[in-house]
Amino acid sequence: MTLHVTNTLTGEKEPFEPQDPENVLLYYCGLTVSDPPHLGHARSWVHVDVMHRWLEYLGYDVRHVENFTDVNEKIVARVGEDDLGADEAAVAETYIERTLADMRALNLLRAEVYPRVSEHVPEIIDLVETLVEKGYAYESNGSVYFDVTAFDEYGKLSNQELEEIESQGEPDERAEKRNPADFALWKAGGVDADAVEEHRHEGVDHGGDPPAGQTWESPWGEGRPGWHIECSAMSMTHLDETLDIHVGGRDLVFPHHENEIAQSEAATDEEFAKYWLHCELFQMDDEKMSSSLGNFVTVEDAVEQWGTNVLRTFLTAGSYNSKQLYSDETIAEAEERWERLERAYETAVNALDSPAARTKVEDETFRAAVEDAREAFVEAMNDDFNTREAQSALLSIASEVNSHVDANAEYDYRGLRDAVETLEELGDVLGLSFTGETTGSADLAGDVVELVLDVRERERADGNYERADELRDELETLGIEVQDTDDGPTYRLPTDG
RNA sequence: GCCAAGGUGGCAGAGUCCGGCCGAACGCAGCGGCCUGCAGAGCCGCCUACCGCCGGUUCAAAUCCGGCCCUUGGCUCCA
Repeated sequence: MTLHVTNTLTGEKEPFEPQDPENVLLYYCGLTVSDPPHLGHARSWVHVDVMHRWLEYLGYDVRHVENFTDVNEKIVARVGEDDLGADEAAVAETYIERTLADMRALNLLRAEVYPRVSEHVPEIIDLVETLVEKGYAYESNGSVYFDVTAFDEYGKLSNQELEEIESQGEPDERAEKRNPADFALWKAGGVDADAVEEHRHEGVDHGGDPPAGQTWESPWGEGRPGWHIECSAMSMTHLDETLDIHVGGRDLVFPHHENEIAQSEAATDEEFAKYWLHCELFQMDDEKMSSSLGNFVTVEDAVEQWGTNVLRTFLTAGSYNSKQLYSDETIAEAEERWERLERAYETAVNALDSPAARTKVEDETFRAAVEDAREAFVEAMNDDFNTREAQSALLSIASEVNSHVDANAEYDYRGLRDAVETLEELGDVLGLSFTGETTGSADLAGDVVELVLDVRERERADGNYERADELRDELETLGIEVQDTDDGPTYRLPTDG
């Protein structure tokens, strides 16, 4: 079976066929960097990461682009707060750095590029001009709006009739719009002070006057880009007019993705994305997890508390397009799942190193079971990235290993080796690492190593290189590899097998 | 109100697109046994599901069709 994916556009599971049979253009709608990323974001990231890994496993060359929205009232609202930064750009930069650090901690593959709105304003202006020239957009009081009535297929992603959408438009919307459902491509003037005020955290001293936020010159005067246009401009700039896969959170289907389709297809006369995949949201007790509701756990805290492998096991415990319950119980269960896998892996590695492992022993049943599990894993992933089923396949290898080692006095060396390699290879598709090199985990050993490295950094800063080198050598004798990089020291703990 | 997704064992969560292999996977919790100095882990076995309700199609339905009830998300802040 080949890969099939559920396309929001058609509502059906379809065979996946990229435009170019060897390359996949993947765009993920990234974050507005105005708050620390929370577990809900991590859920989407991890699922996109697994898609990326699986596509590579299938042999595709994946060009993966993920944007940062660094121009937004919510970011301006943070200016002056704590040590976040003195202006919009600085606050955004602070959160982008935190976000990238969180992504590393979650063992995410890097995207090819993480474009930012602030660096693509010329492209955005070009796109808006095109839309105006083609009659899909109009200028009004220095702002530019997309005319939804000009795009026949408006509503095709979210299955809504224009009349219905229009009737839902806010009654006090700017009088400068022709239709309530029209949306801004370019907004005249500076930031909307009311919007900034609305997003300020209560009881926080931001010090001084309301911050200005960035503005740019345009054919319509000074202003800022609208929210939706950025993704169209950036995906076209870094990928192509037609994407193979566009992924995002379910909550973005309308209006954001609907608007992206309208403005992109109106501008290029080409299909904007072949497959629209949407990640479902976390379900708390009785509502979703979100920044605006304030009921979230930050990625940083979660990684510290649970570690990368447990979190990834948890986040892939359901399909990307199914809602997932977040609770202490569900995450604890994921921890048990991961530990069962990890223990079985260690059991297999230890067994391989023991004298009981014989190359002459052949347990056909064991070998076949491992092979069956691999096939089940592949089938599960090809079926719309069914990560839960994929986990089941991994767990069944764990059971086979445990049974084999438990039931026999002599082990099948080849069989065990294949099991270990299969666990490593397939585990990697889910971003799970059995070999313990993940940094930033909550391990005590990792914390201690970091402490030592902090001391060493101070020695280096003071020019005591002899002492610093001693510390590095001493760590090395313990099996801990230290490497200095531009981003500071990194370390790798020994595999304890 | 409109649009979308979903209702499966104590929990969680696959399977529903392509009806039979599903009296329903994997895991967690629970129970019994083995192993163990003890504990943990592991192994073996057990346990709990007429798959929201009603009706229809079919030799056959968790899976298809119709109606109903309920839950969740979206309807211009949101992954």
